[in-house]
This record gives sequence, structure tokens and C-alpha cells, in this order.
Amino acid sequence: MKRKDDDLIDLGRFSEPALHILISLADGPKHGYAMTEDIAALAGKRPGPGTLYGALTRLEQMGLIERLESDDRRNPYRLTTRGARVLKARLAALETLAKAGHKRLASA
Amino acid sequence: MKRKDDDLIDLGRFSEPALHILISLADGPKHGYAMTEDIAALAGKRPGPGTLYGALTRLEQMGLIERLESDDRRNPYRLTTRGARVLKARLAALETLAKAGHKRLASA
DNA sequence: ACAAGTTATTACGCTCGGCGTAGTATTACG
DNA sequence: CGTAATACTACGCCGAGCGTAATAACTTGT
Repeated sequence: MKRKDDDLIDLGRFSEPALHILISLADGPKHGYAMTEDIAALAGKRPGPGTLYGALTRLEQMGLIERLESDDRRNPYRLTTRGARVLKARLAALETLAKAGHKRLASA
Repeated sequence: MKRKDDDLIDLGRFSEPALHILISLADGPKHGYAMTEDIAALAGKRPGPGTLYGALTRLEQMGLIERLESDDRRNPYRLTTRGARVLKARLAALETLAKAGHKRLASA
């Protein structure tokens, strides 16, 4: 019904770390430390534990990711369908924005 | 010399509003209120005065934009060359990220 | 078997960007 | 002249972001 509202979800401020996390989880479940490494490779920037686990908690509360149970000390997370939908919308918006920006830079 | 370091500039947190401002100034100088309208059209979201003028001050301090003198009560700003360079790099990084995200979403 | 290094997370606390609200002043319009 | 739109300034709270430190388990070399 009001499914489309999900797309408009606001990830905190802008939440670059949150975006990185969603992208990192987009190709399969990962635990925190693995995401740190993944994001470092992806974005050239390694989030500290405070940033990472803080953002993870928030994202879980928003229902964009969910915790999986695990045998060892790790805390794996996976994207929810809602999370995937939000990520997709967010990426599309970002691409539109980037394109508009490039166009303007070129024309000036 | 160390020109390339500029590209790595960190716009505060992530600073979505700051990014919007830079894009808004990319096709010519504007004053605050005009940017508000422009950004509303561009990103579907109207930044409040606190957000906008706060970000403007920070961007000016970073040397990414500069204040132009004006006859009336308006405060026009323009992108500096440095600002343009930073914006370009930022947009490129964003596009790369968005592409990676889409790819991952598709493959999952 | 032990020290050293890596993996993985929790805990804590500060700072500043984001954002809303309110107020001020000027211009435009009917 | 009153209302609306324009264009800011001022103020202050909140919480995301981020660093640091502590903790613990597992791994590897000697």
C-alpha cells in the first residue's frame, strides 16, 4: 500500500557509513569486521568500530538489515528486502545527482 | 605540488547538504535562497536555513566556495577552482560506488 | 606452551554537522 | 497598506560519526 514510502527513508543525516554498509551487505551476509575490510576496499576508507557498530544498530532498528544467529563470536548481518529496496532507491538517486552534477560542471 | 591531496578533502561527515550546494553552484553563482530552491528541485528536499548557511560557512572556510560582493541584501557565492575539482572527484567516487552497489544488488 | 599478532566486538564519551524554530528586514503585489 | 514572498541571521538541541580503550578468542611461530 504505502510501500513506496520506504524508498524515501532517511538514513540518519546522510549517513555515508550506513550506505557503505548496505552496499557491503548487498552481495551476501557479512559480520562487522568483514564489512570493515570490504568497505575499506570499496571506499578507500576504514570505518572505526564506533562508526560501524553504531550504524549497524541503527540500520537494524530501521529494519534495513537483520542479525543472523551464529555459532562463534561473530555477528553476521544480512540485508532485508526492505533494505535492498531502500538501497536501490538511494543508489538511483545518487546516480541521478552525480549525473546532474557532471553535466553542470561541464557546461560551466 | 600536492594538488592531488585536494581531491581527498573530507566534507565534514558526509555532508549531503554540502554536496548539494556544490552541485547547485556548479552552473553559476547563486545566493543562499536561490540555492535552497535549486536544491529542492534537484534533490527533492529543501534544506532549512540552519543547514544551508551553516554549510555555506564551512565550505567557504575550506576554500571550496567564495563570497561575491553584491549591491543588495543577497549573499551570492561561487565555486572556486578548488571547489570544482573537489566536486568532480566526489561525484566520480559517488558514481563508482553507485555502480558497485547496483552490480552487487543484481548479482545477489 | 607461550608470546605476539590478528580477528571481532563492546563500551564510552566528545564533537560538530544537521536541522528546526524564531526572528528580522526588504521587496513585490494587489 | 497588508499579505506574501524573498533572503538572511541567530540560537540551540540532538545524535551520527568517530576515536580510543578494553576485552576476548583464535592463530601462528618458536
